Amino acid sequence: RLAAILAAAEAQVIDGGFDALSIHGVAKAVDLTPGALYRYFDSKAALIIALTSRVVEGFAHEVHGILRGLPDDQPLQRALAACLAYGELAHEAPHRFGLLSMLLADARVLVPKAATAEPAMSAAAKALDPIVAALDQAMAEQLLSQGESAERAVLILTSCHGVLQLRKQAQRLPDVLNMPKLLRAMLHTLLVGWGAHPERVQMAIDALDAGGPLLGRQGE
Amino acid sequence: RLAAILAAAEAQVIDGGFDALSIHGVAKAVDLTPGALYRYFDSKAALIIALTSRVVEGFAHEVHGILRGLPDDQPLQRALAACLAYGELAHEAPHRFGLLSMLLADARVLVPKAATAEPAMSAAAKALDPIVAALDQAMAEQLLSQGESAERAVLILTSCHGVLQLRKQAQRLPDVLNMPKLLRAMLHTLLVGWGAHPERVQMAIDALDAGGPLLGRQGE
Amino acid sequence: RLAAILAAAEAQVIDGGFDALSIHGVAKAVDLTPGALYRYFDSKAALIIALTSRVVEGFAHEVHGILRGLPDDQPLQRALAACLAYGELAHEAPHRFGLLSMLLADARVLVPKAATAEPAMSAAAKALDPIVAALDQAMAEQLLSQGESAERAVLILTSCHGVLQLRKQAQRLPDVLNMPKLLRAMLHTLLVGWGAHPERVQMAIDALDAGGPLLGRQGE
Amino acid sequence: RLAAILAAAEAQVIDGGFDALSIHGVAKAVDLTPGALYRYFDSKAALIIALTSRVVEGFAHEVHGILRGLPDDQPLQRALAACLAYGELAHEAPHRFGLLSMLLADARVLVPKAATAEPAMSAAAKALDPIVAALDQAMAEQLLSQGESAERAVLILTSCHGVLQLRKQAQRLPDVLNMPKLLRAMLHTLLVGWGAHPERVQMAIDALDAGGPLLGRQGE
DNA sequence: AATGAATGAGCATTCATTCAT
DNA sequence: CATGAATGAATGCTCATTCAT
Repeated sequence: RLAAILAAAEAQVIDGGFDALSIHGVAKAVDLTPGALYRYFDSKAALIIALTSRVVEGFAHEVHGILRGLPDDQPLQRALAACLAYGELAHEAPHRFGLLSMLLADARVLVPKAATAEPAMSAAAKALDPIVAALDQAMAEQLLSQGESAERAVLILTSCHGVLQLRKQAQRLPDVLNMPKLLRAMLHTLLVGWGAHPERVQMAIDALDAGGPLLGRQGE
Repeated sequence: RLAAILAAAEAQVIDGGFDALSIHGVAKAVDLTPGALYRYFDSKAALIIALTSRVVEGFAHEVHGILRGLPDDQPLQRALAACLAYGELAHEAPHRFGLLSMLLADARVLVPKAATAEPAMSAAAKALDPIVAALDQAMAEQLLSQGESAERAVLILTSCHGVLQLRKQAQRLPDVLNMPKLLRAMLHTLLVGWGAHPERVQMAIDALDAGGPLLGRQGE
Repeated sequence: RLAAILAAAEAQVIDGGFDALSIHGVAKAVDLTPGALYRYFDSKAALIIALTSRVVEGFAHEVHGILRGLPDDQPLQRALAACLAYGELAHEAPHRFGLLSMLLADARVLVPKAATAEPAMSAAAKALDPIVAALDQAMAEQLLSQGESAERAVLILTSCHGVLQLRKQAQRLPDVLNMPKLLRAMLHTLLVGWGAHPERVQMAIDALDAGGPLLGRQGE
Repeated sequence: RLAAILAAAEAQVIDGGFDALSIHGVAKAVDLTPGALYRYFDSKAALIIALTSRVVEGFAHEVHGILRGLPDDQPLQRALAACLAYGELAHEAPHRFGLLSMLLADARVLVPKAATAEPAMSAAAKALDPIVAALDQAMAEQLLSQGESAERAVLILTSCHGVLQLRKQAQRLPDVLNMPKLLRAMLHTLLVGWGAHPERVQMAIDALDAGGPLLGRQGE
């Protein structure tokens, strides 16, 4: 039931944006009265935190599943896969991507008390781990120049994030803004900027693209 | 009078966040009644669009001012300057940055009817121009490898944007997320990824940093 | 319109007690929407303050009217008249009496910020004035022993108040608690306790009772 | 367990005022669920009645204890002691006093069905007994003029009540409203009004005041 | 060109109460 | 004897918008 509420809340955010997330709306969606929701969440803020954590963890889990399906000896490919998965998330589940967006970068104050947002933050930190690991391994194999993998992981994800946020404008200007191409160009540039061999990067990207959609592959 | 309204609206957003932007509030600030605002703007959405355009144009103007103060024969420096200016905007006027953010990538539905947002979009496109020009020049001078400057401009700005959105989390984790350092690392990586000479890039960055704050320099 | 709102609010308190005073209820009573009330009162507290002031002033005005109809040379009668008027208010307009009650003695916090309650308080102080004046005159004419008239005025009114609050129980035990008799006994005892001649007090009371209802007499 | 509930309810009222008394709150305080309370009380009103009875009985018990510690041959002192005890209750345990207040004279409808309030009422009647007895004895000893002691007991308590309700305003105007002085002046006036010798009354009051706080003396 | 008044829908939150288990 | 889940109605309050004047 608690899961149903979160699902409904997520759906609420999906179509209508964040401002459309209201206790009343969620309650109606799960066929409850507004008051009943307060048995599950002390406040709207609590609900938002739970919602965000859920999405972050879900994403981390998906990335993990994807990487499990990839060979251990291709660190570049692994790092790219995580980022491209992020891109596909943005494409296939724009609302979930939006939630992630807001967790990381939000102009408005979703949750007043900063401390309470921590669970979501730590979940987000964990989502970075596989990327850091892949970059470290790539560095160890001399595929990348020396550098701080943690910083690079942050950069690669945030830049993907920045690109992906164009999604909405891309709908209006589809020829100017080819999202998959832009994302791949971004990743290519970054890895080359960190010393990777351009052709090798391209090959890794192509290999991944040849494998079909990344998300939903966990079962393989 | 129209300008006064927009100014008041901007102020409203600046101190109080986006949700603090209400017709009533703006009306009171300019000594009008809420109804009167509807002579100037058909709806709140219209006001937001106008407001965003204003901010975008303001930013473009500032970038233009900065670039006028830089030597013509340093294209890398010019491209970097525009991006760093963006970074400083995020730092010094977080709410104006937030407005820009929302224009490009808004998770929420600020403006329902897409078409009406166009003026702001075209203003944004214009803001890209100086960067495109700088990248083109750099390419012509063989400082960068061959590529599409327009795409590169989009990438460099959106990646900066993505990094800068970490600002909020950076307040919580100041040692992990050193914003100026992250931003510079991002720019450095991109330009190197596009074939620039690492040392030259670093020199350009250092030169700019030595010059003091970029914003507010237009008068020079 | 503002007066209509206050009247409706007063009525709301009349039948249903203080907890029955809700913005929604008042709004419905005056055929407005809840939001519309906020044009007239910034908050519920503001409404309550205005309401209380109105009642206090109304009572002071009535007392003034009654005393104008009484001879100047009968100070005991004048003091008694003011108190009996209070008694009649309690009887004839129990809700208004209840409001007065709450102003003076309230277990709950009607209005959080003490300062804002001041207008009502100063109005209440003014209502005491005619009683103080009557007691002073009675003292000057040696009808009462020496003493502080201000204190005596407070005592006489608060004791009346205390007695009158039995009203509700009196409905249940009408033979034990004969309200008019109790009130007169109280006043009689107090004045005698302050040195008045018992028969003179009784005569003054009888004279007032012979004159018919006190409230509503202003016109005479 | 039932006592624990009432104790929790009383505590709830004591810190937080009357509006803070909620079934949920009490339930949580005694580690029960809201529904479980309905095994013990049919409704919130029933709880309030029981609570009030408890407080009334507690007060009667305290008065009884005080009077046991006073000499039998000083009826004026005994009557005064009971009233001053009431005054001290108001001062030391304002919320218990508030409960008593509401029982006797509540502007709000605490308990809709009048009949159900009876237990509390009869308890209140019993609290009057010692005062009636003391006044009767004083009359027998010719310390007071002839009169109805029951009525006088009602008057003396209600007038005290009226005075004590100024407590709240007294906090705001401490120099104008000296509560202990006002209360003593009230009692003095009443007894003198009933034929007591002024000096004797004063002596009785002074003797009581010399004895230290009245409440808590039961053990003597 | 602007006001003043109002609407109507919505908001988060609280609470007494019920009832199957 | 108690829980856990839920109801339903209410609460104070906000806001974009409309429109006669």
